[in-house]
Amino acid sequence: MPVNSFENYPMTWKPDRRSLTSPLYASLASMLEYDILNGFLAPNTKLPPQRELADFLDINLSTVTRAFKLCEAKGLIYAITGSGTFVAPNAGSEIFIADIDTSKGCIEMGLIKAFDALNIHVAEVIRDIAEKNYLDKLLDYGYPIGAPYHRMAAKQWMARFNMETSLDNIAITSGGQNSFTLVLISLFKPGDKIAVDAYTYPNFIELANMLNIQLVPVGGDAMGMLPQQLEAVCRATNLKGIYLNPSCNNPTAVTMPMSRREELAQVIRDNGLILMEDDIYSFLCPSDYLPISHFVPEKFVYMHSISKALASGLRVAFIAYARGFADAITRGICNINIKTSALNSEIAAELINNGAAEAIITKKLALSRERNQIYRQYFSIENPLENPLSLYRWLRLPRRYHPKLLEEALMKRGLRLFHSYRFIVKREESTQFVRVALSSATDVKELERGLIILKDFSTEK
Amino acid sequence: MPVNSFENYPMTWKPDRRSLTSPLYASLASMLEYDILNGFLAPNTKLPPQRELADFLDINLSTVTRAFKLCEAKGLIYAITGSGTFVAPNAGSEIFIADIDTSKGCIEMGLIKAFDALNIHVAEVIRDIAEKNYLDKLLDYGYPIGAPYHRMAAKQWMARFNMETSLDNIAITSGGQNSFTLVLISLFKPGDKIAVDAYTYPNFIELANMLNIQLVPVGGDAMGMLPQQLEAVCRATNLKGIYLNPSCNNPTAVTMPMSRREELAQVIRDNGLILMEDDIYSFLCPSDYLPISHFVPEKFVYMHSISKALASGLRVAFIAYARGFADAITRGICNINIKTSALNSEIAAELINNGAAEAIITKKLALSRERNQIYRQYFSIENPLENPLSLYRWLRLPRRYHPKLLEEALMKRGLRLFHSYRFIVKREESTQFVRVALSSATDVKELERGLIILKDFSTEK
DNA sequence: CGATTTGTACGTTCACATTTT
DNA sequence: AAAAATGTGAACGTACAAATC
Repeated sequence: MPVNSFENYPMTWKPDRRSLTSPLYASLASMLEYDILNGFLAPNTKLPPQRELADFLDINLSTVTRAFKLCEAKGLIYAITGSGTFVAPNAGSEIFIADIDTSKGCIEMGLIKAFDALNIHVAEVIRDIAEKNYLDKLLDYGYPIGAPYHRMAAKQWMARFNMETSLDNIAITSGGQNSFTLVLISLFKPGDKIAVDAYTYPNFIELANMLNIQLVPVGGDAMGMLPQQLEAVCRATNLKGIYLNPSCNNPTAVTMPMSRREELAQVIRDNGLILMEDDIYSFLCPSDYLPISHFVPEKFVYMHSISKALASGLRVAFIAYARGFADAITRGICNINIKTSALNSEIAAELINNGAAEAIITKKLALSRERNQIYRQYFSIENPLENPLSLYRWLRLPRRYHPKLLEEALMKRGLRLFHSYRFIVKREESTQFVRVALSSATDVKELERGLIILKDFSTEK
Repeated sequence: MPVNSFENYPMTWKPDRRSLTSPLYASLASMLEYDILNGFLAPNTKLPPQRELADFLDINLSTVTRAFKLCEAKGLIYAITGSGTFVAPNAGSEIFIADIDTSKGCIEMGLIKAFDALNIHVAEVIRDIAEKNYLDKLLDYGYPIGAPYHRMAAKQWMARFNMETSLDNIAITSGGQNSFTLVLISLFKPGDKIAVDAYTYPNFIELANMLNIQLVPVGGDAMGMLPQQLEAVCRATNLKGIYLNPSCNNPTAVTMPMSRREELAQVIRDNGLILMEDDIYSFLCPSDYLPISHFVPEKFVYMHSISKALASGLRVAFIAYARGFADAITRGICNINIKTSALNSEIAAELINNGAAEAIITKKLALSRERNQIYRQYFSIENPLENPLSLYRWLRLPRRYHPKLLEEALMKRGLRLFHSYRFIVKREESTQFVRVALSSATDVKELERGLIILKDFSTEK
């Protein structure tokens, strides 16, 4: 029997003790899940302390802990020792970003389309390849990690962005997201913890959730993640890896300076973390910057998607990795995908080899420069370390909104944008932002129309 | 202190109690892992009962259980209540099947290549498509689950194999293995249990292992999996799903008759299992057979790869699924892959629409018939329910061999073949087999040379 | 068929680390 | 700086269920 009666206590969650069935922990977890998913417990609500709940329900503390762990694994809640347990900021809402046709007739400033008009150059290369007499040879099961010739092109392309590795430590994957899946499945297991920026790419967050891999947010400053904070998190929890996106952080658009890269690398090495470096925006980075992987030669995976730089629809990415990961990654590729289509790899290789790739990124940089100039006519960029050529901007909102209602309100005005709640890893946010894609609007006029709508919206009231 | 001294007991595994460090369960698990991976504990060895070990080490029973669970999750051991705990038959060996270049100069009868010479027809279609003026439109982020036009072709193609669904419940994936990954991640979570045939496709076994999804083998007879045994397993353990491969089981080559399909479907429905039906070999099946999914309309995922029927290197598969799974699968596609390249989908759709697909499978059936005739000149097919057009045969070995040494011995004679140990899900095998791929040899002569080597090998001594 | 062996699942206890006050 | 609040993780004890004899 409980020692006290709690009927008058102000508990934020009072599960009905009579609906508890055996097993207790599972039934408690599903009650909590139900109440979160049905809105009885709002995001960021602080739940009663585990001991209090245990006492209230007249069950053991560990049983509550166990129930909470179940919900935490699903991303519904998060707990901080000493502070308490909270409902996750985006509990129950799908935060992933994809081109599902909800944006019909809208100006697209949510999803980042990297100047799709330039796909005509890729189409030309496809036509060239279609004429080759070895075409049918591209259609078999050979070379799971990619044909040597294709990996050679990958090597050359990554070297252009200062990532140098041997051919044996390079593989071709089916796009950036597929690289994440591959690495998370091959090098991590359910329950492992990975450090990430407090704001992180939503599809990475959701993927980790699906795989029961725990993300631990680490705070940052104008230069990106803070090494001291990473160090502190390492001491506190048993981290296995870290995910970083230094060339042009998604969503904050920060380009991490070299000094910060080296400091972080030091912490990563000291703590034996596996570095997952996402360098999809390397083409926006100054040409003398070195990837962080360069400083973590024993335990890095460098993921270089060509979706933004060259062509999204090809679904091809390159990865380079430390020697010690080669077997695990090869095995992962075979078990997840068997392989990436050699036809697509061939197109990517040809783009690189015949110079079209270089021409495409030159054009993209010019287009992005132009669109950023337009953006600055309406909004200012506060942090000088933000990438001036970024395909999107991270705009601080002047006041607080209900995240989903904000997105809906903008959609009603013909604009698709994503609110910062989608990018949050656990924790409550103090300031709110929207990510403003500049490269998705079909032309400059449309971009400008979108920016005007956004400006009007954010200044009114 | 332990009650007795165990120094003279005949225990198959006597871990050094002094090397136990805290946490006990983790240190015990890693000792066990070490001893298995380094060969001190041979496959199929029966480990001491958990209680005995606990007593011997003077620790709690549950601590041993926990250590064992860790190793079981890695696929190193398996436990049967009442019988004991055993080292897994393929503990520590990679069993996956992929075209890694170990087979140089060998006759390929291991990997199943489905008559790659016919890829010339696919190459033709690629040339046609390269001429289309909408080519660049195939290269963007749109339609994560596949463009309606491509899904329409998928629908039509699956309907040809008696799988009828609405367009909303069809998606395009990046090949058969990718479909497995997608479904396992989207509809299952680590720790879930899935029933499979006692012999199952190794890449499915390894993928499940990587995702910490537990496979539970179910026995069968000449017709395939036995409904009574499935029923028994359902009563014993809390199954979430079942994986079946009924058109031409890999590796047993059995085509499951309609009666058995309906009986199994009944058990699947009664127990609320999610059915994963792998119909990659539908083109080898009599045209009036219905997929099992037909009888499990509420909880099926029907996975139809075109790698074997049409072209392996395209990396395209279709999946059809129950209405209730649509959201989870869409979300999974976005988080695992973003999408499958529309270029590849377009090629697949065009193959189907212009009749080339039909022509290709007609040719493949003729080729397979011819090669099966040759096979029967050397070996007999014991079970009349084995598919007469199968691309591979399941050949019982006259005596027992060391599995890996057998594969090596055959390789030395210029033949790559896979021994049945790769296909075993837990449990020890009584009889041994090899899977003999008929469709991979470059021509009939080569096939015949391979069969002669195999015949000589299996009759000698 | 009943007793024994063996693995499984759940809830409990307790020492500890971090955060907050 | 000490005390209190709060979550974490390991190990334990017990009831139970399946397989074997």
